Amino acid sequence: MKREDRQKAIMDLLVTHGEVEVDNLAEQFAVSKMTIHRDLDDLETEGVIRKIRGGATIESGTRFESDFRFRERQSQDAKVAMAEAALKLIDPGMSVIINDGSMAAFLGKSLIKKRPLTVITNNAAIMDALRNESGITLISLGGCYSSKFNAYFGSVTEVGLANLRADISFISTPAISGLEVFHMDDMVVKTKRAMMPCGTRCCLLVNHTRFDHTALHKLATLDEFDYIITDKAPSKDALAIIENAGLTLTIAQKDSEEPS
Amino acid sequence: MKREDRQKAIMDLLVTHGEVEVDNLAEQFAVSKMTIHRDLDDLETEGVIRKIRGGATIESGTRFESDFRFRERQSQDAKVAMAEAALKLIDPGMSVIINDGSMAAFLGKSLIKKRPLTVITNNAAIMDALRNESGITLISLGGCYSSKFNAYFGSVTEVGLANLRADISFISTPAISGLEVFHMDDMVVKTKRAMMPCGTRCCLLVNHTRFDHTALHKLATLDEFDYIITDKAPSKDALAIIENAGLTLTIAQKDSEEPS
DNA sequence: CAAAATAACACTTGTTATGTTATAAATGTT
DNA sequence: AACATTTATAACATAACAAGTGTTATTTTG
Repeated sequence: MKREDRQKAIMDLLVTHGEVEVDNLAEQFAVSKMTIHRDLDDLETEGVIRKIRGGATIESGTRFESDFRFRERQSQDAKVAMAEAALKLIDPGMSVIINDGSMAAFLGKSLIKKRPLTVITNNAAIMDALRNESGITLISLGGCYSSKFNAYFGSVTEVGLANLRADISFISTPAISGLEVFHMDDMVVKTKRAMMPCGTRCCLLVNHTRFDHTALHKLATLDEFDYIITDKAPSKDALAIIENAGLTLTIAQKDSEEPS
Repeated sequence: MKREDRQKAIMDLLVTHGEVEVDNLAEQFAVSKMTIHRDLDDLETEGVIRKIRGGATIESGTRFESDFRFRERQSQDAKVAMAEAALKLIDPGMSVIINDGSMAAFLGKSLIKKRPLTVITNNAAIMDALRNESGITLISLGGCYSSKFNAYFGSVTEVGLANLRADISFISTPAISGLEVFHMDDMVVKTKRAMMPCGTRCCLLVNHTRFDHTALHKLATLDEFDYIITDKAPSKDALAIIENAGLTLTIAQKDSEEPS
């Protein structure tokens, strides 16, 4: 087991247990305490944990949980599964709009499997990934760069969209409540809204943990989307509301779990 | 001498001589032929050279010369000097438009010296460099990515510019003849033209080797620019024409050569 | 056939990861 | 407060790994 794997495993333990002990970890991974200390130092420098005497904790409920570096480490599986499901909506030759966010970035990188494609995005991570891929026509939407979201927003982005049409738009969101979709940032909402009508079809991507949450700004209602992809079933209530409205939720399964 | 340095040196030789021999290089750098082969393989994979039996060439006159990766490696000194001169036109707090090209990219990276700034560009190298700089408001113009120019172009770029105004625009060019400025690509011309009126002032950047050349598309006439910066004096004829037209050419000197 | 290119292996070198020991800091106990 | 005990840090040494290079054998090219 390599360093990186071990640190990831430590994070998993922290996410589930909230706290770990140095001695414990050293024994469990069969390495010296010093090595564990160094691992914890690394993770602390990354800003995802906090060292305490004898071990480390995740500052649950506060800053860390909402930190993108924390979220980054979570739900890799979910992203794989959701990207898998999203790719089924795409055929070579199509044009695809993708918005900001780490889920969208992951999907963006997966798009090379379906080339040739035209990819329209304001997501800097996608631009970096696809810029030098042959068979991908990359159209950047431009705009004012936001390091918080690692994407471009604003009027430039919106007027750029005004004259573009694609076969499908992928929109991701951090909060769904009932039939409404939310986002904490108004600027981001505007861009996402502008993207929606530019796709002939429109697909929402949402992690199952984001159901039953709201945020400051309403982005859309679920019936505006042709597809809604998530990684696991949400709460019964949430599910019932969606089904009562006659909408279908696509629960993405990992390939291995999927019935052939 | 490390691998990277040696490869760079090989590129320098190629740029000046157009061709190199394996045996020759092996002797010159005191390494085995195999090592030279590996260096050439690397450079070929990068796409900047072409291996031929016994050595390698730069595909002069065709794709490679117009490839940004090739130009990248040329005339570092000239770029430093011209960027120096261009920076004198900029004060903190201003907004600056910069176009595509390796000269522009170099200037873009230098802009952090004048922060806070707003930087508007379609140049991917500048976006990469300034994205995570504090004190720089980065506005990407978006557009369709061109790997040849490592920048974004097209209608998205142009409509993005339509509503933007900046204190100064920097336009670079590969060809000047008489009082006319040229570029080989129509798409690029359109974007550069769109940028020019968006700056209250407009500055042309041109390497002295580019005088007395034309290209397929006319971009502008020199009197449309408020400043023209180059690195060395062009031919007498070229200089005379410019001075007769009442225009001033700024010859950028390296700091060390400059009178205090 | 001769020259050159490639592939496979071995050797060297440099980097990264880890463990050990020694020292310092923090905590707990009397 | 003084001491003992635990935990953390620092410094060095070693081990594991990766990168770079050279040698030789084999294949390809002219």
